[in-house]
Amino acid sequence: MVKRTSFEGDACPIARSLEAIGDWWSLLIIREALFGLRRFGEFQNKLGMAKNILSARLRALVEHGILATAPASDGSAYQEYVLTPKGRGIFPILVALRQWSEEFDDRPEEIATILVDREKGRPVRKLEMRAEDGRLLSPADTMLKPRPAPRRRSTG
Amino acid sequence: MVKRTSFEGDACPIARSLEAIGDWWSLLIIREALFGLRRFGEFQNKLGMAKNILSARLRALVEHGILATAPASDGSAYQEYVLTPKGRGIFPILVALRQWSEEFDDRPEEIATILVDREKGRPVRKLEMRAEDGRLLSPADTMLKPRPAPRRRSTG
DNA sequence: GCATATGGTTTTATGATGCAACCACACAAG
DNA sequence: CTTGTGTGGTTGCATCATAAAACCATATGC
Repeated sequence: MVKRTSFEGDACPIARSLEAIGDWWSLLIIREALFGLRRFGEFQNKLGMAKNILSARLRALVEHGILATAPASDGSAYQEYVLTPKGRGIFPILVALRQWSEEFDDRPEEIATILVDREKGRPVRKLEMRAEDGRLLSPADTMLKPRPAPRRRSTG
Repeated sequence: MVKRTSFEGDACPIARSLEAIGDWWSLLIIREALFGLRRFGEFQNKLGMAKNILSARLRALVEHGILATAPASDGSAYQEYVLTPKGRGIFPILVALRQWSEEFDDRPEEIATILVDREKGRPVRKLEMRAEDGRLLSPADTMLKPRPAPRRRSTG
């Protein structure tokens, strides 16, 4: 976490996302936010983390456009932290992390909750990766390609 | 990263996975490993990280069962670090991170690569979450349920 | 005005990080 | 068998983020 090495300018999208949410608390804050938590105290209470760290994380998440501060909601003059669309877009990452734990954790019996389809109450499937035409893809069916040049002629 | 707060015993699977791969370098190491890197020097070279940190991360990943040390491969008496099935299971997490960057990054033009279907060379679809019966699920279509008690009678 | 709850910031100790230097071993040459 | 080089690390040490607790500010109730 010494942030000496910033991945801000890195060309790898994974590094770039880690730059924003690659620390321990951020994802947990987002998890709680997805569950509806909004207030500083709610986060602090639920996560049991130091308030200064929470404060710093919230600020960073706001700077990264993952959370936004809303002026109020219940009348009190305090702030609220609500997820932006970018923040809600983190949901699949959390699902992937969850499923990885569920599948590979050494003590799966300690995991308290399962993610289920609300309608049927049955566990959701593993995340699936599909091609444009719908074929199911395994990691080996994929590869990385250089990104096509951004469509502006003035560059070269 | 100060690991004061360990999530080792936490009941949340997200926290549990962060415990194993929730630091900056681990996921990047795994990314490279998925690309075929195996040797200490290869990782060090590619990622440009301090060797002691790399050493510590590799050791931690081995302890977590994500990497395994293989005695040799090209004849030299040195070690190699290869992904276990648990390690390869991290692929969807990386894909989720990548897609999040691709969709929401403020400067997407800086992202150098895209993940494509090897057969057609076309970008893969966004990861999909589906119910057991195949229905496509949005976050709102899901919920958390307490895990059913582990099937052993002797407990209570 | 005084107490209390909420929402933070400041202070301070700790310890992980990152860099560089050092060490150990393998392998090759002389 | 000694020297040299490359690989694969470990060992200091300075620095900076973290975490815990104390402190501060504003709002609300009495």
